[in-house]
Amino acid sequence: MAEKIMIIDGNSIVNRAFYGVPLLTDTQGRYTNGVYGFLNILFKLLDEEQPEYWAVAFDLHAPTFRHKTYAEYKGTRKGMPEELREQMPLLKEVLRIMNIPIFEQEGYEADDILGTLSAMAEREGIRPVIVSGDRDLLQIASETVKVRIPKTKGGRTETEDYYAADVVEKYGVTPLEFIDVKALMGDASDNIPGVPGIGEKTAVKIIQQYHDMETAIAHASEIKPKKASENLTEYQEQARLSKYLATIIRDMPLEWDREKLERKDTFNPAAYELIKQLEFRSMFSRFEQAKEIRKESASCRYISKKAEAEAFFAQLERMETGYVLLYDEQECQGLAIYQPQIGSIWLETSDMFPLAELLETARTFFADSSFQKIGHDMKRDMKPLRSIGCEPQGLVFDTAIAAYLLNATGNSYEYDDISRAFLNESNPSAEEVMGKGRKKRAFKTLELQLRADFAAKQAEVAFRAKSVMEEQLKQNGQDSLFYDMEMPLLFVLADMEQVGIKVDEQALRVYQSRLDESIESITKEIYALSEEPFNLNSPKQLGVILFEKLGLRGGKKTKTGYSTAADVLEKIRHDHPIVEKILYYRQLAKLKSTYADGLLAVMDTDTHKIYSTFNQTITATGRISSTEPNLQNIPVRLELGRELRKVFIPESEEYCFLDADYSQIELRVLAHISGDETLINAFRQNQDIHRLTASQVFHVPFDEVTPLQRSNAKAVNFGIVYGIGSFSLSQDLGITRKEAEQYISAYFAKYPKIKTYMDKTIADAAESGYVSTLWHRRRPMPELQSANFVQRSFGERVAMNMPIQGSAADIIKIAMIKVHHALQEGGYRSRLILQVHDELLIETHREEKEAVAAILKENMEQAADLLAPLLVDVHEGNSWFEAK
DNA sequence: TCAATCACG
DNA sequence: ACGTACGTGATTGAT
Repeated sequence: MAEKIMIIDGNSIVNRAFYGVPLLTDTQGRYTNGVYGFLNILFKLLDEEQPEYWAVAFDLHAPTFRHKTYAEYKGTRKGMPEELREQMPLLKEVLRIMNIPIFEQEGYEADDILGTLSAMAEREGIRPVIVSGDRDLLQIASETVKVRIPKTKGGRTETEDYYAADVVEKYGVTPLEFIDVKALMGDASDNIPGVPGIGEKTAVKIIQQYHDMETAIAHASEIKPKKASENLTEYQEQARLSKYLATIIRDMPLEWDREKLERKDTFNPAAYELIKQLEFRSMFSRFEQAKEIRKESASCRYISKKAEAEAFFAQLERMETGYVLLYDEQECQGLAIYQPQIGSIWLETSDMFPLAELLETARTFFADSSFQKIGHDMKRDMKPLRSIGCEPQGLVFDTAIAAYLLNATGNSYEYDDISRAFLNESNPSAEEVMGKGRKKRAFKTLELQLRADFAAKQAEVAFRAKSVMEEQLKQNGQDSLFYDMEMPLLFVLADMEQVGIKVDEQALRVYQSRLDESIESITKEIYALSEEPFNLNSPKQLGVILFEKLGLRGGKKTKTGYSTAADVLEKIRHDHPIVEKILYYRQLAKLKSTYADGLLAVMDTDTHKIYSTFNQTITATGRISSTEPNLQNIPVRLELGRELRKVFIPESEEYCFLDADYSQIELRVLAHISGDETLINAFRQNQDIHRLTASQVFHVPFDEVTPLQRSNAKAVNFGIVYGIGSFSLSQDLGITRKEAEQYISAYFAKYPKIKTYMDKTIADAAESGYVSTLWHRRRPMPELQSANFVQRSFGERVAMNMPIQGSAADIIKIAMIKVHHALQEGGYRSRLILQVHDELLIETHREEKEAVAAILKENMEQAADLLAPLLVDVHEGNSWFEAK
């Protein structure tokens, strides 16, 4: 196989890199630039071609003025955009440091360098591969010269590849004829005049017939379109000049230096440093695979035999230890351990040493609390450990949770985020090491040393970040929040996840088929009214039917067209019978897809249970969230949906459910934080709070409040908690904005301390940059500094709401820990199985249900000592439906 | 991958 | 005058 040289048209590729992927962002959300895009294309083609030699050619500041002065040239053609020009020195520095030869020569274009170098290479018996964004290069394609033109399609780089035959196939002329075509048709952007009246179609036709321009001129009289015929004769000199301009020079003065062109020492330590500085994180792994760099960073021992692993754990010191357990990726399983004196160790599984044995070997390490373990998302690790009957002890510090408390608004808290935020280091994420998406390279295919280094690095990051985070938690006054609330909660959530909740499969399937039938019949009814079938699930298609075909009123509301959201349809409910049916269809479709089908899909077929994941590091306010499936949004408001709760049942007949929910917890928290006496006293006397608000706001005696007034007051109370605006309240209640404003000012007049609290909270937040809960949970508030009215207003509402929602979240977390603890200490056959923000669901043995109900109520109500006392309602039932 | 929709507190 | 309530997650269609 012949050797290869890859020659890159620097100017056109940097252009393409810049414009082709303008929205590519790095992990910090910054726009990437031309250099990043350029290297991406370069490396992709490097992987594909594996050339022995390479070169990058640039125009030297004054291209294509063989026939004009530079000033004239500049006036006729848009130069490289300024922002791109600024990138060029950096790009050249990167290329130089990676030992990629750069060619640029006064008075010649990059094209000419490509042409000359490729001609020279062919004489040397080296196959050229040309990379350019410019189709002009097609003229040098041949049987041996390949021209590759990168294209960006939806953020992805693909290339079109041309040998001579491909040019003929696509354009109908040979590469050399391509020059003549261009000479005739001209090219405005390249300043090539061409022949007036001859465009692409005519030019191709002419050259296909006569094969070159001179022959065509000689036979000009025979040429078909009269205009073309005349102009070809009249402008023949201009045509000749055009051909001269369009022809890429293949013999410019250039020295062939084979050694200089050799590809060598590309991924060197100096280049790695630069790439790290630029934070081109997706490229790190290329460098780390290079031998010189690997030697430098290879700090890690690896163990893949059972005997060695046993020996290792036998002498491991009992002290603070960072660890990472990889168990659920099929590609690679193992355990990384870090202690400062011994550095990092990577223990990897193999056919001879499977995961179960590795965990068995590490049993003491995990079960003995004198190994104080620092890990990352340790709740995940408890599953495999418990599967071998090992109850982990001494899990003292979870870096994901700590990172979340220190900044609750982060996008993610992975290893790379933590090393950047707390160690000021740049480590590649798992995705960057392994590659992502469909082309994911198996972790296993990386060299063992690389895998070991990567896993071990994570353990080291966890260990070293801990002391930094601990200090910051202390400074924030969050150590108790971390050690006494979030860390203990981790184990409560782990237990809840492990227990799961049982589903009555038969009942769920009956429910599902009931929905199926209803959907089928309502669909027919809708089609009868619309007089044509359409996709009912497509808001776009529905919008066309409702607002164009049926001519219902309804303005454009969304970016993409008509809004068909429920509140819009509600307003035109009585204008056409189809509207009501669509609302009903939506209800059914939601229940079927998300709940009936969705829950069946995640139900464990052996245990008939559903195991949700409770996430502790997602929300900005401190609530927990539930995924796969989300059990915190099971329907309850509408009767048909509420029925679904009948399928959630206790594990066996001996058990029943206890459901406990806080009454008005957010308003009680608001009463406490604001210190408003009216509100506090109302809660102390256990008054109907919405009725009270109604009597205050509407100036009517407490006993004469109408149901409508009460319901409106309820909306006002909600609004207060969310950071109210008169517009939204008026929308919600269907009243005028003026009336809404009156409600709000009446509210604040009656509860003056709430107004004071709201104002003070915003002012404090603007000054300190964050808001916090009663238990010192924080949310950063950069929005308050925004010059943008919308963003700032949003920030103000968030600042008012977060301490309320967040303190309520803190309270139920405390309660969960207390309840969990009380149930364990008392040896009860009862366990917490769900939390829905202000509600706890417990599965309890019937024999102890009274005792457990008392424990639940007591611990929840005593979780916090508020000026407005907490009140909990407990219900019992044989399904979640009954227990509500 | 985004936008629209809708389920919950 | 701005544009319009806080916090979540799953499904679907369209790009």
